[in-house]
Amino acid sequence: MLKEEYQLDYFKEQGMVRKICKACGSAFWTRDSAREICGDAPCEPYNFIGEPVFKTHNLDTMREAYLSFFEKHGHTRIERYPVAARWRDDIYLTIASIADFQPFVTSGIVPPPANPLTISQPCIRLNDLDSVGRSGRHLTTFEMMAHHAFNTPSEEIYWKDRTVELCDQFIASIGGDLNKVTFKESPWIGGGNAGPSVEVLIGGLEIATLVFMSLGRKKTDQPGYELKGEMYYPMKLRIVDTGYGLERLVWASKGSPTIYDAVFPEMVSHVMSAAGLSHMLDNKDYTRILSLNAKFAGLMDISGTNLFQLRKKVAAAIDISPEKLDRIITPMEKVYATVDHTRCLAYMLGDCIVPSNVREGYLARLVIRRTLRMMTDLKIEEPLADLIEQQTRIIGMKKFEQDIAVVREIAERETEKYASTLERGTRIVQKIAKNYKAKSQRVPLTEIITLYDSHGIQPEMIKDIATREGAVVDLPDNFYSMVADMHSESKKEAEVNPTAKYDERVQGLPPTKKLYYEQSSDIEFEAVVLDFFDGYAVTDQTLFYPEGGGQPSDTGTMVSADSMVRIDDVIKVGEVILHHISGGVLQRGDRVKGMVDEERRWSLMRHHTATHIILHAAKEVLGAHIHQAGAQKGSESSRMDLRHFKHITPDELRRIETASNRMIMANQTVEISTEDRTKAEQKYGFSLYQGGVPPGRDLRIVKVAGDIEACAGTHCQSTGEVGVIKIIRVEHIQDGIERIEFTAGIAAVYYMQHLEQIVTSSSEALSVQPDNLPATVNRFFTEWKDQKKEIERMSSKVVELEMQTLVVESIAGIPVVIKRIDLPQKELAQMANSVSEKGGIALLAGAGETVRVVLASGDPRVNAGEIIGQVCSLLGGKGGGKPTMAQGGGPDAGQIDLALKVGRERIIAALQ
RNA sequence: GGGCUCGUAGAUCAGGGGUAGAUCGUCACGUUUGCAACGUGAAGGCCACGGGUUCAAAUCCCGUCGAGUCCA
Repeated sequence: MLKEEYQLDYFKEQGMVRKICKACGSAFWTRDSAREICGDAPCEPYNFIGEPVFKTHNLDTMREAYLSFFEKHGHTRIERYPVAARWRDDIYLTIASIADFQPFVTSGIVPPPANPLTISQPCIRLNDLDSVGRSGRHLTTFEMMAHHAFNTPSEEIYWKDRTVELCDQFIASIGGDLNKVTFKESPWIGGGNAGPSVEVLIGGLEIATLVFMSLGRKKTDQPGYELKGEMYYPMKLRIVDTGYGLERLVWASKGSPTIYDAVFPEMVSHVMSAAGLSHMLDNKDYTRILSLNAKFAGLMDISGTNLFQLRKKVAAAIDISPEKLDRIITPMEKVYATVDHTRCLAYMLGDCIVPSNVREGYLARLVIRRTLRMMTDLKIEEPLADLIEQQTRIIGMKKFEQDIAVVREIAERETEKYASTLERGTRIVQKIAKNYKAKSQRVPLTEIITLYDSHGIQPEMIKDIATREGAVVDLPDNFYSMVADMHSESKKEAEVNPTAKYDERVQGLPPTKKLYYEQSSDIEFEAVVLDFFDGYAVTDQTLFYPEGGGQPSDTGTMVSADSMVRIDDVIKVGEVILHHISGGVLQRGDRVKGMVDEERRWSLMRHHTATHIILHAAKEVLGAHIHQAGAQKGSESSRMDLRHFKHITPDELRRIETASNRMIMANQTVEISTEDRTKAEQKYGFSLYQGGVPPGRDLRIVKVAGDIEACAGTHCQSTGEVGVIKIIRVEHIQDGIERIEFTAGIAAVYYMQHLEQIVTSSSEALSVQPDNLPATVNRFFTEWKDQKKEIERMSSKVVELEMQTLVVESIAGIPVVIKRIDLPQKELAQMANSVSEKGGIALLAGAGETVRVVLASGDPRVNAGEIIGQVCSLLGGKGGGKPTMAQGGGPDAGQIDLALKVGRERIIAALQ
């Protein structure tokens, strides 16, 4: 990035100078003319530890100090967003304050909720999971405090100078010495945007980053810059994107050995005593070790094998062995990580993430299991649910949507689930270890990868268990990256937007007037064709609903003066609606009359309104945490996926169905209004966004029987118009996601008639009343099983009787039976076996639809498997088996005598 | 969204083309005042479901359903 970008008037007015760091070569600005290094790690150590650089604050006072400072300076305070980024489909968790405003605000489509604004946004980042607890500074969850200004060509709020000035003033307001502050030039690139940026450093710690987002990948008429091999161009919208680490500011204000001691002291001491480590709290030696550890860790990347290097350095500094240090410090690190992780879980579960094995639910489970493992290592008996509840109380119960009782239940269920996974895993590992031990082989790496990948057993645990079983396991250091490599092979390319090719064409067209909103019960309209291309007609207005929000498009016809065409698909590109036509052409300027297929439209509307009703009913029955995870409306039936942490029982399903139909019968008006996005979010919360996040300054708010959603679909005018809702089934799509399939309106009536048909025809087949069907089917099944047993008993009787009539001849002193007995193969095998068990040989053949042959041999000289082949080939078939027992058959019943004769010869030959 | 593993007796699992098994639990009988323990025996299986390959499928192949797990 250009050097000129950082030549701020503010720096110069303040008498600051630009210097080049002696250690790393980066440029930075400082008031201290004697300073030679940039102030960032690893150039400068954490010298704020033991020497706080701000007045003492805790999380709450520091947050308040920040937000009120910016409020005083013209910013509007915005409530935090959930940690689950439900308004985005590209990330699962909120990773930065600016993420709240992506993509619509940052791309200029939607104005910001306020401008300028300030917010303290809890963020979750799991990419440094391994370092949490170890480095003294890493957290999974942190609050990014920010002030954002969105500058447009028509409205300039403020830019670089003011941003840096505000930063300076804020630091001063919490007691920071501005002479110790440095601003390091650090160009920023991320998520398709770029811009100049400065890191704000004090005491060796980066406390804030001030990013001036001004470049984007989209080509504009201004000259571009090449950054890391990609071209970036100046954007119309220039965004002040700042990020102040709340926890870091608190840490720097306390100067404690680790960030954990600074930001959640109550939980640290609580978890320490739960782990029986309370004696370490006030021990000066431990404090010293931890301070040193954090200082050294601040200077290096401690991921992977570097951990040992860290241990060596700290050990050398306090003159003990690295192993001893490891014994002292490892439990402490686990305590810190447990505290951090439980706070992370309080946010995740409190913001209604349901643990599962997909998407953000998987991330929640990952953190839960990591925490449980550490708690086991620390021998903490207190349930995970208790720790999460305490964290929730510390943060503030009211800050979360999810009921604490549900959070607890989820934590308890997950704890149980993990315990049974471990148990199952242990058994599998023991079995495998025994196998390899018996073969005196090492357990191969492929087995370990399978165990981890398919059964979720940690490699360290595999090694432990296998070693106890006496097997040898080699575990490579780069195990996880090997697994990752295996997965990366099967990556697919992102799909391209299919309507992108029409973007340019529709740019010159006015937005289509959406009659389907104003007159949703009308089916006829008149319009003028504005454009016609590629099979698509664009009109000035339309009643045809385009596909969107899980609702398929309308179909119908359009008639012009000299043509009648079928509308088979309708799509929306931006604000322009494209009708795909077949069976003719339209011309620009044609006056057309459009007709929507009435039954289909009504069916879709009923299903759509029904979706909202069922969602609301499900919330009533299952709890406030119910969120829609996806939906697909159809004209026959529809489905809706719900996030829920356990199976929906048949009883719950019936209750949802009943409640839904009661809402229909209440016949409430469906209220639809357009409301300001920000106000609507504040009024109704983010549960507005059930089916994705619509763009635009305003939201179309649909209220159906107490359910309030931002929704662009067509709806009935009152709940009564839905008619009836019949739930077809509930499916368990994925752990944490239940799919409800249902039908509404006339389709529901058809469906119920269909069910009745099934019952009627079944009861007719059994000649019973429908009411008696379950009992009768049950009785038949039981009788069928009993009769099967009876047949078995009788056939063993038959075998017994036949055995008595068997003529046993003696060939070379061996009892041999060769006979045709027309019984099924199973009985023949039983008989033959009882002969061979006594050391004899039996060759039995029986004719049914085909000929079945069994040869059992109790004498090693006679190989049943070999002889049977020849016998069966005479019958026109094949056969085979083991040397002691062989079976086969063939179609040619006329050859049985010959086959038995040849078999006899072969047996005699073998015995002599 | 993609990948992998697994569905066999009430439970936990062996078997992996050729007679469906083990352990625990259950029941009966025996020893015992009773319990526990032990001994003897028995009951208990649509080998998840539906197709296919084969002389023959619990076993191999395809699909469906269910469970588990890793990754984005």
